[in-house]
Order: sequence, then C-alpha cells, then structure tokens
Amino acid sequence: MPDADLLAVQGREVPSARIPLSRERILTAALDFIDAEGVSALTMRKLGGVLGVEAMSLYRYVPGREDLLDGVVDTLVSQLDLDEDVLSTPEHGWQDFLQRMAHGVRRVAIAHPKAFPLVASTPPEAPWLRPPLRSIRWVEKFLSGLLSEGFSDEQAVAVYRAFTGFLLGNLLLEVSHRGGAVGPLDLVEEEVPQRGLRDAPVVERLGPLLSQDESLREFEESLESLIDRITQQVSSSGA
Amino acid sequence: MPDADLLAVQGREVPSARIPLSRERILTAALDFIDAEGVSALTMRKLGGVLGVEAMSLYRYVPGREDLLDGVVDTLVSQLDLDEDVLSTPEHGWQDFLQRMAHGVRRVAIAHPKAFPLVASTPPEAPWLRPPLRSIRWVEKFLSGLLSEGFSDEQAVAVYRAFTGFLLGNLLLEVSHRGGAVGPLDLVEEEVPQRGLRDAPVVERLGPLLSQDESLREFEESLESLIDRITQQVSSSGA
DNA sequence: ACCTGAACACCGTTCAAGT
DNA sequence: ACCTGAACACCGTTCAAGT
Repeated sequence: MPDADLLAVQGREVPSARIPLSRERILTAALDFIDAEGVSALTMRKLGGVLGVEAMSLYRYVPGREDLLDGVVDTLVSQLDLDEDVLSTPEHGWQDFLQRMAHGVRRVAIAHPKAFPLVASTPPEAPWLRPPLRSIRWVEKFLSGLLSEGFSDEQAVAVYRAFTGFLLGNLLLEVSHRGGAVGPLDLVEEEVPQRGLRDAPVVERLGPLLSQDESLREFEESLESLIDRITQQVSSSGA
Repeated sequence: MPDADLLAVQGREVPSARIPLSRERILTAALDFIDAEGVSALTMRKLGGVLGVEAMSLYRYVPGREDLLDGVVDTLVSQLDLDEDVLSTPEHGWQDFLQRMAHGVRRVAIAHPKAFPLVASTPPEAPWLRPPLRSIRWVEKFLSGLLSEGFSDEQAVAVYRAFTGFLLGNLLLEVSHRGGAVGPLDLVEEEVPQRGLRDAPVVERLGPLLSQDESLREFEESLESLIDRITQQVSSSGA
C-alpha cells in the first residue's frame, strides 16, 4: 500500500528526472513528499528515489536531514510572499491588515496540513521569531505595518505576541483536525471509540457536537475577538 | 558530552536497576529521559540502558516506540490529576474554574518543556479530544463543570474549542521560548544573529523588546480576554 | 515468566572512487 | 563537477533461545 503511494509520487517526478539536481528542486520534492506521506516518512533515501538519484547525492546541496526540513519551512513560507493579500501594507486600516495576514497564513496551513507542524513547532533560531511566523520578512512586514498605523513599539510587539499565539493554537488544531493525522491508510469514518468513554457521560453525550468541524468560524471569531481586544487597548492608551 | 548526561540519568536510576520492569517504570524513565535529553534522543536501546536492561525487554510491556510516547503523554496528563487546583469542580464560579484549569495545564507544560510538544502536537485518536487536553477525564471535567455553571451544550463546546486553542498556542510558544529548543549543548547567550537581519530594520531595532520574556503576563492577559469574551457571549444569549 | 543474542530491514552520514 | 558504492554506526522490531 505505501508502495502504491510512493510510485504515484515518483510518477509525478519522473519527467524531470534528467534535469540536474539543485537545492530548490530537492526542497520542492521534499515538500511534495511530505504533503503526500507525512514528515516521518520522509527519508533521505526515499527522497533520493523520488528524484531519481541516490541518497548520497543530496548531501551536495543540503547539509543534512535537519537542514532539509528547515529548507522546507522556508519553501512553505516563501509561498506566502507570492500572496498579494499578505505581502501588502495596511491600506484599509490595521484591522484589515491583521485579517489578511491571518487568512494568508491559514491558507498555507490548510494547503499543507502535514507540513504545517514543521512551521509551527520547529524551534526558532531566534527568540523573537515566533512560530508560525517563521520568516523575518513577515515579522518585519507585520511590525512595520503596525507602526505605520500609529502603534507604539511596545504595542506592536504585544500585538505580535498575541497574534502568533492565536495563529499557532488555532491553525495547529485545525490542521490536525483535517486529517493531518491520517497515516498511510485513511479509514473512511472511524467508529465512535467506546474504549475509555466509561465514566465520561458528558463527553459521550456531546460527541456529535464535539465532532463538528467549526474551524473556520472558530478562527474568525477568535480573530475578531483578538482585534477587539487590541482596539480597546489602543484606544484606552490614547493612540 | 552526551555520555556525561546519559550517565547522570543512569545514575539516578541505578538503585532501582534490580526491581523488575513494569510498564509504569518504563514510562517514568522515558519521561525523565525526555526531560533531560529531548524526545528525538529517546531510543529504545538507550531507554533500555537507563533501566539496566536490553532494548528488547521493553517490548514485553510496550508495543513499540510510538505507543511508548503515547504512554508518556498519559503519564504527564495523569500528573495533573493529582493537582488539587485542577481536579476540583467550580466552586467559585466558572471564571475561577477556567483560571485554575489553565494554570494547572501551564504548570505541567513548564515543568516538562521538552515533553510538552508530545501532549500538544500528537494527533488525537478522536476528533473531540483536542490537544493539549489529551485526557478524557479532563475533558469530561471541563465540560461538566461548565454545564453545572449553567452553560448550554453548545456554549460549553464553544468554550472548550476556544480554550484549547488558547492553551495550545500560548503554551507551545512559551515552552519553546524557555529552551525547550536547547539541544545537547546549551549556548550561554546566543549573540544577536546578524545573518538575515539585512532589510529588517524594524526587527533589528525592536530586538531587545522582542527578546523579553513576558510569557506569564501574556498568558494571563490572553486568558483574561478569553474569559471576557465568554462572559459577553453568555450574558448576551441570556444564560 | 522474564530477559537476551542474534538477526533483519532500514536509517543518516562519510568518503574514496568513478564518470 | 556531479553522482555512486561501499561502509559505518545506529535505529526499531522479531523471534528463537536461554535462565
């Protein structure tokens, strides 16, 4: 069964098997592989296979597996730079600016549910680079956007902190809910697991309610609430 | 250098090397190991070494490495059941109840920064069990607590969703900020990395501000704001 | 009943060697 | 200049064998 999936991925890459290796080509293939098979299935040897090359060849372009994964994060992140909604500066107020940033990051997350945990949980190389905003360009854009809207340094940093926390929690949950967790075999619809529901009558009764996917509404409500909070703080401190 | 650390861990376990293996003993040792060395360093063979046993012996008590990690999550989670602040029912209103739950989970997170990502990011076996509340007991307690305070089913579930998102984002960030990321060698104080700060003048200027650790205040403010939001929704819907 | 030795298949990574 | 073969150290896991 995993073989079938692997072949599918290989098939997609075979036409380009003759063009020479490059760091970019490797990273793209790695992201494709992760999208299809998950991070833990990504192996230097298998990735070599997908690219029609021995694993050892990859080390010419990539120092090692850890760095490869960092590179995948960069690849993901730079997809966002092409997103007009995100790369823009605030033209319709900072509320709109935050809305567009948030939805831009969310789009990347749900486009790559299996890769997003990499962006989210990889340890940042600098304390001021908080996941999931793992790009200095984003952070620069984010902070300078807020400053241009009249936020003080302290306010902008506070918003940055609250915003990253909001994104990380909500998107990680949404992504794992959307079958980021599905392993090699995807069970159609798992039966309500009876095991462990002993002594949990409320959870059992609310099961259907709890299983509903309200992630977009949650996301928007939570974002709205964050923006409200910021509005209050900004106005009460006289900005 | 890793050898020294390993010996330290072994030293702590040597006195009990003669008492027989058990699932519980294995899980405790695994958690200790992760606290000291991190998840990725935990190996069946090394864990066996710590317990004075060959790796193969562990398979009598644990089906495999993946299940071992799940067991570590359970171990962590059940530490919270001993926490009086958390296991109590709401006696001083639901706001106080949420406050105590939140701080209880936070205590576990910062007591085990390297293990917490396991609780946070491991895929839940059921869609209604959202990280980091990866225990049916907690969820049961959480939901029934809210119901007993007059919340409707829908409201309780909505609060559950918002609360888990809040906890996950904030605690994950806090934990990775607190050297959950420190590898085998802990650099005393990393120099401000100049690389990549080209074209990021705002980030560079705000560096000191961004590096400050405000995690407790952030956590409390964010929680306060969440509670405010819930209060508004509850009162506006006439509860 | 509990633990171990030996083995298997598979990793990441290095490096001398091929073309 | 770019890729490969062979090798090393280390994994998770199985299973027949020891005690």
